[in-house]
Amino acid sequence: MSLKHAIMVLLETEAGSGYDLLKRFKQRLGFFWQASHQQIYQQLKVMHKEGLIDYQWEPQLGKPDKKVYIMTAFGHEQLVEWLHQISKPQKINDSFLVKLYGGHLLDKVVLLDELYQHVKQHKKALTIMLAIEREYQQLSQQERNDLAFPFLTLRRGIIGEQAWLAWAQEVEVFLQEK
Amino acid sequence: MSLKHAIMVLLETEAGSGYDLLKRFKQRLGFFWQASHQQIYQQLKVMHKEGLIDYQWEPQLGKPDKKVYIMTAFGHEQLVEWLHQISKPQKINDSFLVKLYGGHLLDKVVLLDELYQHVKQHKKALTIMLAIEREYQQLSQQERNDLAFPFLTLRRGIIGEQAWLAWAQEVEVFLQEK
DNA sequence: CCGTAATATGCAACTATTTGCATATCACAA
DNA sequence: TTGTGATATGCAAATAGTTGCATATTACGG
Repeated sequence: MSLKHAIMVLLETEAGSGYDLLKRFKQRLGFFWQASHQQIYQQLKVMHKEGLIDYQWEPQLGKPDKKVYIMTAFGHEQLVEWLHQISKPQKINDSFLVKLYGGHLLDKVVLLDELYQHVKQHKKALTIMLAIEREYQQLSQQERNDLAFPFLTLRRGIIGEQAWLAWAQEVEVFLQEK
Repeated sequence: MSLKHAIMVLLETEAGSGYDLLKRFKQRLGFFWQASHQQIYQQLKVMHKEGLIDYQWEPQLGKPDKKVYIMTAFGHEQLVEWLHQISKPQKINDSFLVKLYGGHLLDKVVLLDELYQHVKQHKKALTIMLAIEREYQQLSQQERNDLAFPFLTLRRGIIGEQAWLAWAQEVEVFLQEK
């Protein structure tokens, strides 16, 4: 299970509440790790029980109080241990491909329709990532250095989306010719 | 849940036992839908209870008997209905990227080591897919037509793996320069 | 004052997946 | 005859993830 470790990687850089983490997941890890707020809150509770993290209630002005979590020494140790283990290959479960596999059971217009919707979403994601990439390029040498690893994961997102869109082109041509 | 639908797409084309399906998953859907034998047997049981599929024990020569599942009319109906619904965007949970995101916590040699292992696996997968592609290209027009949809999913796998490897190159260069 | 949206946290029930165990048939080779 | 490997099916327990519900604070605009 790696939601736990994804949370620790985030908390290692900077302490934060469940809500903060939710936003970081959405903004920074969204294209390679997705987690709902329920999952995050549940996991934080479990991790606290396991002694991986600790927390403090923090009052805020103009906002509800929040529970700010920080890594414990034990948590740090466990994270580093996990980082040293080879991760299992990513599990892919893509239902659009299942659908396409059985595409002969469907009208091509229905498939094209769905394809367009997916294309739209992938283009949107790519646009956002390219904007982040441009911001990154304009940072100072020092800042770029600090963010080098997150930047590599962003590159994965960009390359992945471009590949997806190139493939979608092939599918579109096929469906239109058919 | 789409394991159910992946199974139905497979059974729609050809009846088969749990074990047959397991092999089809591994050989044909492996790069976009992964399922263990336990998952498949459990799901078949549930699907039978729901009336989506039916089965018959089939004795075999030189092999243990098997339960051959076929689609019911109801199953077909439900599958077609599912095919008409827009599928949710694929959920990605890639722990190697989590690790890379926190790469500053790790020695670059450890990361490079792991990268090489992943590269090896992705190259292997790509080689297999390219071989299947070549086989496909040599089929008759009629056969190619029958397999056009599975072929599109194969293309997704090929393009995806090529993109992954191109990205891995970037990561390698970065880690070696560092 | 009322509705809406962002911020903030959580429970309970259900569904899906993984892990570990368990068993049995048959072919083939040592 | 003993072990190995492919074929074939499954249960039970644990873990992980989803869905639906529930609540509260504060800002801001109408």
